[in-house]
This record gives sequence, C-alpha cells and structure tokens, in this order.
Amino acid sequence: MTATFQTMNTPDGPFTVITNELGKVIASGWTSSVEVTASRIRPAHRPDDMADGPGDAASAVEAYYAGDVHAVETVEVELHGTDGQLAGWEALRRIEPGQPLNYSQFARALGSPSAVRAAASICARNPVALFVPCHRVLRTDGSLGGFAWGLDIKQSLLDREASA
Amino acid sequence: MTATFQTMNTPDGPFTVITNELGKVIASGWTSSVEVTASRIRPAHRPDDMADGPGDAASAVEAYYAGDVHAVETVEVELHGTDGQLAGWEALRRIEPGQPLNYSQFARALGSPSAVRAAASICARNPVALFVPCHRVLRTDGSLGGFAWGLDIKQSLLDREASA
DNA sequence: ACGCCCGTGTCCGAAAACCGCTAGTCCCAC
DNA sequence: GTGGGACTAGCGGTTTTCGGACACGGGCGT
Repeated sequence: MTATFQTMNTPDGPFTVITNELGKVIASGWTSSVEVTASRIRPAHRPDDMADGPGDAASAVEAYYAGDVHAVETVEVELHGTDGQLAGWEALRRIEPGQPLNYSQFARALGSPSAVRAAASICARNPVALFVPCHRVLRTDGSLGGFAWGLDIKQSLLDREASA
Repeated sequence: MTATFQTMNTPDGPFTVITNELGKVIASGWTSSVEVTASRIRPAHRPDDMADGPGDAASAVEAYYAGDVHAVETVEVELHGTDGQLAGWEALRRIEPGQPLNYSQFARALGSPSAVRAAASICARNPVALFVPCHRVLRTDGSLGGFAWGLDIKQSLLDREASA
C-alpha cells in the first residue's frame, strides 16, 4: 500500500498529513517528520511507502488556522482499531469546538463511566490529530492532561477554538 | 477491503478460490466454505466482506484437473507474511510437479538446513493451496507428512502430477 | 532398530503491564 | 476551620510479553 503526505507550516509549527489513495487522512500531527506521523498508524495498516504529493486535507488545515475552526470536520479519515477505539474516535468528532469535555464525561459518553482511564488511552492513540479532536478532552480539575504533540499546542488549539 | 470468491467442483471435491480487486489469488482450498478458506489469510489482511463473482483463477484450476498440471503456475497470487514465509512460499512455486522434495531439502533450499521444523510450518501456513504447491513436500521417510486439506487430497495431487 | 531430545521460525492464547485519570485521604499552612 | 497540594488505590481497554505448540529430521543412547 502506498500513501501520500504533505507538510505545511502553521502557527503551532510544522504539520504533516498522510492520506491514502482515496485521499482519506490516515495520520497527522505537528511534526515535519513523516516517520513520526506514520508511527501513529497501527503497524498492520502502515503504508509500505510514502511520497510527497498534493491533497486537499491541507487546505482544510489552512482554513482552520485562518479562523474557520469547523473546516477540518468534514475531511474524510480512514481509521483502523478495535471496536472501542473506533467508537471513541467517532465520539470525539462530535465534540463541538470551544466546548471541551473532561475524561469522565467522555468515558460516560462511551457507555462505560468507570472506564475513565481506558477512555483516556483511546484519546492518546488517536492517529489523526486535529481531524479527530482529541485535544478537546481535559482533566476534571481543569488542567490539560496529556497530548501527544505537546501541551503547548493543546492549549493553543483550545484558546483558538474558545475565541472563534 | 472487499474480495471475490468462487467455488467449483473438482475430482478431489469442492474447491474455493478467493481473489482480491486485482484478480490475484489471496486464499484457496478444498472446501465449499468461504469462511474456512478465508481463515487461512492472516487476520490483518483478511477481507472485510466477500461476494461471489467471476474470476479466471477458476479456469486455471479446471485446466489443471484436465491434465495440464502447469496451468496453475502462472496465476498471480498476493501473499502477506514474514520475510521467511514469503521466501518459503516463493521457493515452493519453483518445485516442479512430479518432483517432490522432502522437508529437509526444502529447509536447505531456504538457507537454514537445521530449521526443518520451521520450514514445515511455512508449508503448513500456505494460504493459497495448489497455486503455491505445498503438497510437493514430503517426509524424508517417504510418508506424506501433513496437509491442511486432508492427506487423501495430498496423495491424489501427487499421483496426478506423477502421471502427467 | 527404536525412542528421546533438541534445533528453529512462526503463530496463538493467556497473563501481565501499561496508561493523556479520578475520587478519597491526609496534612500542612493560613 | 479550611483550602490546597501530595499521595494512593482502583479502574478497564489495549498492548506487550511469554510460553507452548507445530505438517520434521538427525544424532545419540539403549
């Protein structure tokens, strides 16, 4: 399987998107390294080789940073994972920008109120950051919790969406 | 991923072939059950759904049973596995009909003369029986060894190829 | 002759470890 | 008192790790 990638600049630093043959996003994150981005895809579905090339996910990211924080919502993604992960990532996409949840609420939304920690690790493994907005889940005490691409960026995204 | 299958009758009983979008064989065996056939594909690459449909692998099988035992050699296959498995399955395809090897010779051909048992399990996991002729490897003492689809069929194939 | 044990690569199931957390306790500094 | 920081046990899906099993043959000891 072969895939396409693009790296662009954003106010939060370089951002890389990897898409499959159909143009669906399979991985993304704030790094200029394709390898690092690809490492978030589960091994069995990781592309054999990747080439730089065009794609329209990039324009959605630019629109997002230009102020249209909804722009990334309609971009198609292709996700692989367990049933729980797929359900979780889908649920994340339904969170509105500017209205973050905490990990407990998120676990409850998934139907397992006590599986808070498990829910957190579903966020942690989101391969398509920004498109699946795992940054919209925070700790109950108001602190940020974690973010694979760095807490500065998580905070920046939240600020941006709060003021949009 | 979606795939196509066909089931046909042969002197050795019903035979099912599963092919991918490109028409390459991804699984096959003497059974009328698509599930059983598909179970030989490693989980990560198993198709999501399968539909009955045409394909020209079937005609090669018919030609084989009509007496042209070389007919299945040119059919394209798509295999997934470890490096050792891929090398092994490739080597199997180079064995001439009517000239069976034993497991020791096969292991030696793979470059690991002492890994006889490992070589045997590479045969054992061949997902595309007949197209990759794992039935052409026997025990050193002359007995059949094993065959996923039943020893009767292994014997029958060997007889057929010996007299061709 | 016959039986036992070992080498070797890969798969598979079971069990343990891993965590982007939370609620409850305890303790101290005001 | 009381607000806040520090510490702990418990949580539950996923991933990782580990040990056994296997389409066998050859060397060694009885």
